[in-house]
Amino acid sequence: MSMTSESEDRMVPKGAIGSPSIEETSGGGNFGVNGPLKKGPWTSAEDAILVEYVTKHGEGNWNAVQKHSGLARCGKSCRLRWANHLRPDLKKGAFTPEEERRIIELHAKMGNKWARMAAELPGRTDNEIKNYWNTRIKRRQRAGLPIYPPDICLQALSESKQSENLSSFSSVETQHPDLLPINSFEIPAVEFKNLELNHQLYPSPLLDVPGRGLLDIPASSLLAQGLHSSYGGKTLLSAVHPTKRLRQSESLFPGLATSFTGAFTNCSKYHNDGSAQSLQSFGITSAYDQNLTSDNHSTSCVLPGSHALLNGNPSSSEPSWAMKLELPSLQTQIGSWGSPSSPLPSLESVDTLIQSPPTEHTQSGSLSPRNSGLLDAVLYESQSLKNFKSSSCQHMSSVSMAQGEVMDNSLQDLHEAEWEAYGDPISPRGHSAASVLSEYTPISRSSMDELQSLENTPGGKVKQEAEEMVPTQFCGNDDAFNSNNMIFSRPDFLLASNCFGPKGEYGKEQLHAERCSWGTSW
DNA sequence: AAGTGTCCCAACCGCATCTGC
DNA sequence: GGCAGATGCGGTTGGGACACT
Repeated sequence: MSMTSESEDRMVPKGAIGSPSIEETSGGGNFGVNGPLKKGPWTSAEDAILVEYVTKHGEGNWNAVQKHSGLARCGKSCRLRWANHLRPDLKKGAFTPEEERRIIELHAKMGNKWARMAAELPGRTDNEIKNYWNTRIKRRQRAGLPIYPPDICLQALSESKQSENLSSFSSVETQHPDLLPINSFEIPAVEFKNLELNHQLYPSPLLDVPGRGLLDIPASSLLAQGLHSSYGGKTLLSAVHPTKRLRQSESLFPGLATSFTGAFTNCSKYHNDGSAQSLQSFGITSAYDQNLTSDNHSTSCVLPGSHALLNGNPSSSEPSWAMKLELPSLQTQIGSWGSPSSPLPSLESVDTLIQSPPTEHTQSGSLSPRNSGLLDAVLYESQSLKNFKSSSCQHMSSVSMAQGEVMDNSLQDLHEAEWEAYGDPISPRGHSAASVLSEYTPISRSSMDELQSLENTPGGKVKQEAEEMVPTQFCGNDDAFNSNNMIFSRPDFLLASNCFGPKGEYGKEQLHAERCSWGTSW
């Protein structure tokens, strides 16, 4: 039947489709008027029945399909089949580069709102987009590549700023479904009291904020939060608030979790109000607090928004700590934390860092320039550009300054602090536990191996992807390579990109390939 | 050629929301 | 307002296809 999708043609010979065994065994206790409801792949005959029914009666009332057409499928299944495969306006085939870019843009704005994204992409279904995103993310995660290209970061930032201008803080929640009223839900204190980061690099209770994965948070809302300095720790909790679904929380990334931990700590200090206490009452004890200076922690409220977007760590359903556990201990190889040649600390080091009271650097390090995702990338880059123009650096200390001020100064401090931390060749404490953990997030051993093996695996998919996406703006010449786009000189970029091998021998080619991963196809 | 791992995608599941009574 | 059914949404899973060893 012409309406049948390509996949349907494939599906039919998969065997067992429509076979008695399926009919008999997959009813699962669901019975329709015509007997047990069937599950599993659809047959062409079933499609034909469904198409005929919808043509005659229109969409909707899906349960009636089963009743009136004799189709042994539940209404839900019929709706899904129609929506995803039989609708005449569906676009078949691979996503075009334009569509891919649009998806990335939309995801940066919306997070995992597949249906909304699908609405913006005519002919595409939410399932399609979701599948595409998940596979793409997995791939990039493995490759240790960031997910969002710089221009989209900037775009998201500008849009966020626009929305900031348009709305007061009090109205944000009404503008974005992901921003919900403060205190609209309570996080059980017991969950936070159970937080033991020093023993678990696993999904912390903090991450297990009921209702939402952090990674589901649209970048725009997070950016907004970051820009709205008035968002305190409490509000941040609200930001990950559960509009729905307790079940989503498992997809969180520990790296982000720890970033959040630091963020909460910092933000609570930042506001110097009840937030800190409330956080501590959750069991998030902040050793950092003791050593914090206002000029440092002021930066950190920017971080919490770092979304999901932890570069390379989107809202994938794939837990990343599994990969983290495979990480090699590079500390001994490198002997320095901040140097580009020492991208990753050992897990033991992480523990130590978590347990140890941080130095001043620690605080700043809590906003690691690395792996913190879209927001960080945007903020960092903008700050880098800013600082690039101005050689003067000023420490600002203002807890109660206006939002705009907070933003700028925070960035300033952030930038300084980051480079201090990274520039410190000796002290592992240049990184807070939060940053250390967050820095772990995108790079797994496998991803490192993968990257290192890029040169050796000509047919590798990762390499293929990198090659496919050669950015014209970055790959043209060495001058551009050397001088432009500071993002590529960011420590986080270099580290995340595994630009330097254990011996620091990372070749220009490889770095180039990394840069090229921000391809034109975005 | 066989075994293994990964990719990809259709479909399912559970929950949230909407709608009508 | 409460309830039940319908619908929508997002996460997850199962399995074939494909690539690699």
